[in-house]
Amino acid sequence: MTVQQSGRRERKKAATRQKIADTALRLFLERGYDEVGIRDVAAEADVAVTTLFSHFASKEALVFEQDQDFEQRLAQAVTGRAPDEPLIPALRREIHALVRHCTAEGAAPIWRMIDGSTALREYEESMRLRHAESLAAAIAADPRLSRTALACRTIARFAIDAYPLARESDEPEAAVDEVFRMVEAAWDAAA
Amino acid sequence: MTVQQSGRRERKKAATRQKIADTALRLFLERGYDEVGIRDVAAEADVAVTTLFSHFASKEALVFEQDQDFEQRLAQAVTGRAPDEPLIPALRREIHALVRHCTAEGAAPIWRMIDGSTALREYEESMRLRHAESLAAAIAADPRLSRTALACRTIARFAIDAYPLARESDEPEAAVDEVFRMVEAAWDAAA
DNA sequence: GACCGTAACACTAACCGTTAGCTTTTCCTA
DNA sequence: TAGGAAAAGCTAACGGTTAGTGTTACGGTC
Repeated sequence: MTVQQSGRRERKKAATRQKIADTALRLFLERGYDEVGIRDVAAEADVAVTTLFSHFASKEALVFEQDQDFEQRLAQAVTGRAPDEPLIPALRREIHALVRHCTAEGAAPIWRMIDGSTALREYEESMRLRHAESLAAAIAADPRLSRTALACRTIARFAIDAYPLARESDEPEAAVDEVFRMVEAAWDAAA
Repeated sequence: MTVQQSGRRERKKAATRQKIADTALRLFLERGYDEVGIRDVAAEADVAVTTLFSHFASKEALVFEQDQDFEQRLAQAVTGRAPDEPLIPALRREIHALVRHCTAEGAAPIWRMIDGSTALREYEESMRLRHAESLAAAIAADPRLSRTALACRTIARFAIDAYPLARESDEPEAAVDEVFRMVEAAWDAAA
């Protein structure tokens, strides 16, 4: 009974959040990330600076909106895979999907912007660290896999590493496969 | 032509740099990293804020003074190893030494401070990314190792990953060995 | 020994991301 | 429809960082 479906408040909140994110991305692409200030974004989105920061924890977070989606999808790839599917192929499939998503048509300008800003590159890296840690937790929680906690953390890091390595490669799809042959060998060695 | 070591100017510069670093570390440990401002450090070291920033690129850099040493030692471990020594054991030896250095007596308060600050943890992570890239370059430049450029970058990342994984482990030395069994398997798989 | 170029340092004043403190608006629910 | 809470707003600051502009002290040269 307590669950409210109509939720105008939630819709408005989501709309505000989306408007801020869209405005920010547009301005960043138009004028460059470093040339656009938080106050510019807030003014253009017609919200207060404090409102902006109640929706996004930092300026960089405006760019990596899908952050939490990625994190959940990775954990889901482990916990939600078919009962008989081994870990590594499931992870490879998910990383493949992520890489495809980021190398799709239209995403190029965004990644050019990210590569051009030290702050954004560092933020992305620390984001991946969080992803690796939640992935490690998901792997460690799987009763089918008998490995040490350290091995789980290690393989999580290795798998996440595949993502930037592939993105910076000439042939991202082939790169994922090449890196994952190494990941799989590492996982087998931890048995 | 010849490198002047005795130059009074260089000695004074080095002394200023050292005084700033020592003062900063002392204040950080006394009062906590977040509780000490750049202006505090500059005042206590008796230099101008701009002088501090001409020696250190950021507040975090004050803590990671040995940054470039680490980077050089890693590359050196590859390029300077015995002619018949394989890559992985040489890397393992160096990572062992680094881990021992960071878990030594007296280093504990510094690492407690680092673990307590998000800014410092993120800085350390981006530092490691730089280390991994220069290590990858050193590996790729070795004519004895016939691997793809991607495999070199991959194994460099994997090896660097061992360092934080070990530091956060209960038994750092054993952790290095465990992770490196996986690293070695990955490297063999890339042949 | 006087001279000049330059590296190191200093000072002011800001810029920019971020936050605290507090008020106003919106809208759920009882 | 009133009460209360979530969301948004405003002001003012804090702290890291940099630009602009001198000033000093050293090193090589004549």
